[in-house]
Amino acid sequence: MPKETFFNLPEAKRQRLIDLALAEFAENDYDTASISRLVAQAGIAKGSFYQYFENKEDLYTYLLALGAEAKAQFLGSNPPDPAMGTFAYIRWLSAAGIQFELARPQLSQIGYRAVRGGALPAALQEQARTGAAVFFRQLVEQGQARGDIAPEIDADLAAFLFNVIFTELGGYLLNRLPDEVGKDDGRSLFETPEAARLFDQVLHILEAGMGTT
Amino acid sequence: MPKETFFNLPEAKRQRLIDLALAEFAENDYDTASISRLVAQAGIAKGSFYQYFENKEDLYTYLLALGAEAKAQFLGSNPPDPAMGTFAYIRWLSAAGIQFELARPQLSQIGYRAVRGGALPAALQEQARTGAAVFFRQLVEQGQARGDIAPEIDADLAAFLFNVIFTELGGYLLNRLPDEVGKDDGRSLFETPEAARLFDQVLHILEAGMGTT
Amino acid sequence: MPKETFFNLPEAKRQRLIDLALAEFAENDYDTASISRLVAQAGIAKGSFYQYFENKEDLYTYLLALGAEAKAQFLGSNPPDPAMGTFAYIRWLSAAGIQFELARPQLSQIGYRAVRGGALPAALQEQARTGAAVFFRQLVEQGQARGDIAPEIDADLAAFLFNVIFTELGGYLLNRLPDEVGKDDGRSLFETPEAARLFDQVLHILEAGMGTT
Amino acid sequence: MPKETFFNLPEAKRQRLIDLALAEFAENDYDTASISRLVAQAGIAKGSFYQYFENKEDLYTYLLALGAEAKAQFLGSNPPDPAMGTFAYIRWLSAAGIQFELARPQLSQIGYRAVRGGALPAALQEQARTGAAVFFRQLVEQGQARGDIAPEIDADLAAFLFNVIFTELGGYLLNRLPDEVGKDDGRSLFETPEAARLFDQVLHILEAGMGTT
DNA sequence: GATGAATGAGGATTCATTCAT
DNA sequence: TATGAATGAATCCTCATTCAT
Repeated sequence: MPKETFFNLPEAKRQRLIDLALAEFAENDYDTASISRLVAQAGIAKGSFYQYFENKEDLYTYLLALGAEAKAQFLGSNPPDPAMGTFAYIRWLSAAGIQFELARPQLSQIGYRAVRGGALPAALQEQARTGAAVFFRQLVEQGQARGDIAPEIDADLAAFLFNVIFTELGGYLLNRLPDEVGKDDGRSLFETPEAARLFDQVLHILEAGMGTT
Repeated sequence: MPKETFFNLPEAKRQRLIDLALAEFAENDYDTASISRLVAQAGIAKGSFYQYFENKEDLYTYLLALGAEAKAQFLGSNPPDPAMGTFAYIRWLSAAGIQFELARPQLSQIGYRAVRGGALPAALQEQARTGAAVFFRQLVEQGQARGDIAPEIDADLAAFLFNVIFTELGGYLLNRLPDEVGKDDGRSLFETPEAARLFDQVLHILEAGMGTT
Repeated sequence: MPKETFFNLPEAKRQRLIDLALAEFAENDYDTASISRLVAQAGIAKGSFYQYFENKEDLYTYLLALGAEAKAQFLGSNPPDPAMGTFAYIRWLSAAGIQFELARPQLSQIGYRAVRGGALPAALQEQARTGAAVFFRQLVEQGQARGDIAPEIDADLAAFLFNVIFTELGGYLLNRLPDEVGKDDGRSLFETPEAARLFDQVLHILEAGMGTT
Repeated sequence: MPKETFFNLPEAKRQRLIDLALAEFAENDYDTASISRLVAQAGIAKGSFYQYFENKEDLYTYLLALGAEAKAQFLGSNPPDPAMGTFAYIRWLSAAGIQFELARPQLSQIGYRAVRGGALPAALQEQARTGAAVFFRQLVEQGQARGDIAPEIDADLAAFLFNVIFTELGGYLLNRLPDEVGKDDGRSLFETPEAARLFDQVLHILEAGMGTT
């Protein structure tokens, strides 16, 4: 956790620091990201950094937490109709996730790195990985309770599939359809028929494969 | 490519060096892996390393090539009945891939890093990534030609799904069933009913989702 | 340019560092000069050096600039009668240059290396070389305009001769008359009749060879 | 001196080695020239080098000696009319020297470096420098004995002037008139009127400055 | 006579972290 | 609270030279 001194900082300075740190850790993995570069860009003293944060890892975990929080807020601010079916919900969730990725690419990238795991403080990786897994696990179990997902499907396995597919799908679509995404407006991705078609196809495959009908 | 001097080394020493290098690059990503650490462990002089290899990248690409070759040999030594259907083939292929991962975990880990990859010599990453993608793409197209995969499925998208699932599935199973895998004998994984069950379930999901029936 | 940290150093320490660096680069050419040796002699940490200077080249260019500035100041502090003829001016200029060489042998030596130069950061060499050439060229053209130098003399060629002769003359005299130079007082060289005689002879040769009478 | 083993080498191999060494030491100064690079290019074993030569310095001094011998032979093979005057002789000599520089640029470059002196084994530099100085000294004294050079001229100083001018003049002309020199045929330089004009002007300046008339 | 593997000190540079001011 | 100088281990890599085969 950042020290008190960090939160006592003037809002503007604190935000600026966060933005620069996000940029640094989004472009480099944990080892390659450099505190030296960061403070140089921020124009603050080396020592000041260590008055805000315990160390490099402290900053990193803070950024991860920020990302998780931002994503939760992003998803929570525009919640779907609670009555929708499991696959419709997953569709909404994934679309929202991808839009988050487009809206806050740095936060996404850092979270992605944490999961995919280059070199980083062992403990963190485990933690980052489990969050999403647990969530999808619950989702699948609810789906089975509702009768949307066949009961003989192994819930943990299905959660793994959802997790891995939707973790990578955003990047895949971005890569395949680079021209259909306006840099400034992440929303546009799903307004293109091609992206929507591909995305829906994945859902249909999973639904046909796991569903009860 | 390693220099001649490397291949002129006594078999035992050369193998020892390879093993230590595999360990180093399996545990660390490219940037974090340390030549200094390697030579210290190997008990050779720093300069000696540079008589065997051009530089760090040279060693790294060599290890990657070793991995590719070992995997090709592994798969080629036990080829399936060529008449089998697409999903049966994918099943065989993935099972073999996972067994390779269990038999040669370090080689697999290095290859995995190259694809998922944190910081590494740029050019290499692209190369590592495309190989599997192209392969799966062809597989899907053949499957559609044979009538195993529904023609309306987007071939590239399906290839993406296969690729991402089977890249991660080995690690997932290993994680979930650690006790069922004897370190010395990778073959054991698929001889446990639990692993086979999970693996088949994934296949059935995909087949039901993409198939023509 | 050295970093701010360098200029914030206590005067004594900064000067000590400069002196040691001058010694290192005066005795060795760019490639051979060693930052490691420098910091060892200075008794500072390796890392500290890189908090003062960007890199080796940064230090080197700084020393060159110091030399240029010192020489300019040296010449400017005792300017000649502006009405004097071209050869008299050259005499004054060269004498002053040689005295500078005697007063600040390390600075001179570094500048000399930059012009004569073995291996050094390429860009710098060109730059160092042209400065003097341009200056002498102007001098010759002015001399021709004043009627001091015969108009049929090729100006560029004459500039080359002045340049090469006066670049080397100081070293020659120093070598030939080592005992007449007190280390502490560069001024002494031209107060010895022998040095003055030799120096004037060179001037007379050039004047008789290029002059208009 | 190279060891016997070197002279026992098959002519072709020995010559090849010399050529590559010349290239290495012509392009790099003493410190930067690399024995490692040399043996790699030559395709011989590192150890073999040390059976031919005592060490790096041994090779270097040998190359210098080769250069001196080659130049002597070059000059001696086409001697001028012994009755010509001192300045005519110097003209011939310098022209021949420049032509040698064009014909054997590597040998010249190595000799030039030795005189101009980047970092190289102290003892050698002195030696390289004195050779030419002594020669020009004798030339000047003979010139004075013949009445070609004014007796009041300091012989050693005049020798210095000749030496420094003609050491640098070749490079200057080459630089100024790059298009007039065919790479394959050094002779062409003095067949261009412009080069001859400049060269003669230098001579006339020196003759007018030092002569007896 | 030839080989070429082994050596290890040395090169420049970057880094996260500490601590006195 | 903020500073920023100091640290020194760590990085990859090159070098001339030796010596057992």
